[in-house]
Amino acid sequence: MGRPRTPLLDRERITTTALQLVDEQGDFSVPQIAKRLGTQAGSLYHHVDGRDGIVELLRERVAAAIDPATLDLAPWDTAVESWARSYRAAFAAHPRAIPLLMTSPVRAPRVLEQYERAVTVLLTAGFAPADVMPLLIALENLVLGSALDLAAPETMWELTDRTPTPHLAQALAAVGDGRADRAFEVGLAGLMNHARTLLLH
Amino acid sequence: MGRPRTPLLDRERITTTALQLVDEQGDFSVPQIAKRLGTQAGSLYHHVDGRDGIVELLRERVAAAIDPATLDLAPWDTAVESWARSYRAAFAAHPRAIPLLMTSPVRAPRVLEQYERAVTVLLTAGFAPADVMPLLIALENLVLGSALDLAAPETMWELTDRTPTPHLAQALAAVGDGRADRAFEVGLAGLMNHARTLLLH
DNA sequence: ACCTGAACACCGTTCAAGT
DNA sequence: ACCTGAACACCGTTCAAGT
Repeated sequence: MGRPRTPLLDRERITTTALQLVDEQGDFSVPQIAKRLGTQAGSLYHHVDGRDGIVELLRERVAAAIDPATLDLAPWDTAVESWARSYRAAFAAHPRAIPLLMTSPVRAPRVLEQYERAVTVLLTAGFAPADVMPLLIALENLVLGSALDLAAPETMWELTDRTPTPHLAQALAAVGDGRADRAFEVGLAGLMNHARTLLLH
Repeated sequence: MGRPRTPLLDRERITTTALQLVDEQGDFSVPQIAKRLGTQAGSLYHHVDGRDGIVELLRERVAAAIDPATLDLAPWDTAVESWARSYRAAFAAHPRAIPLLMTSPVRAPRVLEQYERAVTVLLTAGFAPADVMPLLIALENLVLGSALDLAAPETMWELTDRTPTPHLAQALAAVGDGRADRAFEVGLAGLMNHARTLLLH
């Protein structure tokens, strides 16, 4: 009881454990983290801003794998494309975290910084301010959607015999692993082409 | 106590109440529904397949507003585009339900039927079976992502003074209300181009 | 400062008992 | 068949008490 000589918990270990649980179960709970770290649930609140705070730590941890140097590349479309690929790779490593992160507002400073830089790249390239966010949001949707699809295609559709859906079943069966990658690449190319068109008014 | 002469509950009223709660709070719970309908939480389980079953009822209710006639239009890209717009309008009417629906597999028969028809349209248009699901999933992500953004823009980015993001703030301010619409149009245009490219091999 | 242990108000779900 | 009321194993969060 009382305060231990050396702290049992820290944000680093809480984040790691939470991510572990998410990778395994698709979700986490505060008591589950506490149990794995050999402490009480209440103890977590000395280190972390509640459950939402842990979600933000997860966002930072996952997004940390995005290569920031991609946004320094030239020209702008190379930068954005490279960034999108790095972004996708980072989230594809933890696909089960994506639903968790998509449903809460981005607060994590390091992630906001990434977006700030991406916006800057697009503004510098000459995009109208009003065109920037639509592009980035569309890109984000493509990235997260395909990262999710990459690792968990079968969990999105639950076909039953009660509802005959032969074509849907066929289409689902026909999708292979490499197809998701190719769909992403071509989809990205389409979006980039559209972006280049916008730049010419 | 015991069985009432006329049932207190039915799936219709449970769904309506759940959707009401979601529109108000962004979420629902079984006890909350029970309370509004003047019954016990356990009673719901006589009508509904648990919480997940209620989520599926919500999916059916919201998706019922999608105009099925859009998929009869020609050519195929007009059909798909119209369907996407109708799809988006349906979910934009209940944006707070979207996070709930995005994180659970589609089981609802009437919704599966819609996808079956969409798949059929694409197969008939000449798409390779392996190309169909990536397209539809990308479309779904675009639709749901932008429908969510449409009504809850401020909940996706929480800018603080602690993290200076002047360009991000500028870009956000520049789009204004039309931002979600433009993100949708940009993404849809890119996706349809992508699709037309696929059709030419 | 940091942890325990207990508490609080909530969950989702099950089930005997009643009519 | 359909509801009640109680139970169970869980949540997230707070907080006095200890060191």
